[in-house]
Amino acid sequence: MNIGDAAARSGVSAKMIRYYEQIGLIPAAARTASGYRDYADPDIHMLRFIARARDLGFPIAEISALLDLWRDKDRRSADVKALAQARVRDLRHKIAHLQDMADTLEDLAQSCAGNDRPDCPILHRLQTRDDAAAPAQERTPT
Amino acid sequence: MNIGDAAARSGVSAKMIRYYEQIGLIPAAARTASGYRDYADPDIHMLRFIARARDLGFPIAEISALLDLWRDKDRRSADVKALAQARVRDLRHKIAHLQDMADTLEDLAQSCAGNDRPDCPILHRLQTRDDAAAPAQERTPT
DNA sequence: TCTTGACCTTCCCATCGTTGGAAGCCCCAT
DNA sequence: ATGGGGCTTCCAACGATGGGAAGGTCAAGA
Repeated sequence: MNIGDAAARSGVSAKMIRYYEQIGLIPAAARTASGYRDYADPDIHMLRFIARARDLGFPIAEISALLDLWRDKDRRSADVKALAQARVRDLRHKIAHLQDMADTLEDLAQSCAGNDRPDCPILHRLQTRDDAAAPAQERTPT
Repeated sequence: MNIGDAAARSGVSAKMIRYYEQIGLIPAAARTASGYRDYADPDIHMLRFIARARDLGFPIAEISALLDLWRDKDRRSADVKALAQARVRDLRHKIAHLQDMADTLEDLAQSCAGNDRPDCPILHRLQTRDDAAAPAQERTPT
């Protein structure tokens, strides 16, 4: 089957399939006589695997490791679990960071009148403060 | 003052200062006779403003809008507030997405034995499921 | 005054994952 | 056989940042 069909069936765009092949995440596809990439069911399975790993936030390097484990029938599930847990930690870390920003900003926005006058604590904060990163709290004393 | 000092005082790296100038986020800096960029206090204030907006998750385009409002003494605080609120919505959206991924992955990891045997629900999920995106729930029944 | 080392300049490249486009070939249906 | 859509490769861009090379400049010390 052509790359367009493979894309439609796997949820990975044709562009990305070519890219994944180029960077070596997936092996070079078989080719028809005229040079078209030719995919079969196992390829689709692999592409779907990639699509789902990607949707779970795995970067390419880790997807590559997951693919290796997936293909390795002698794998240790502990290795898979470790990858997943590392990813969870990374995600939680990012979440905490975004949460800090969102909370701070929400506080600032809430304290802004939002009317036709120019005075605004948001701009004031951007202009002066640098210290506190603690947002939704009473302000850590000392 | 040289770009290095400006960087140290503003928290924006020299690289980024040049980049911001290049893309037009900030006006071209004054130059000394020998071609060095020359910064004064108002420039530092502006760079600090940018650094803080950046730390709050504003993308360049929005920082540009914030700078315009900052300089506009006839601004309406409502415009600033709207920008901040839009950013908060965007952040909350991203957070929810990451949270979904993290929860799903954590569930999967928790259900994986993590031993020397090869069977692993994480790989199983990547290989088969595609349907549910709901993680920490009992599974939405139709 | 000369040297030295730290700083500055511009320019290019890399990241990460993805999308877009251009130029040209191929395949199928009409 | 012709047209339109799909395929090929290559090149560029996004956002924000870092790294480095090649060369000019400045300030301090000998």
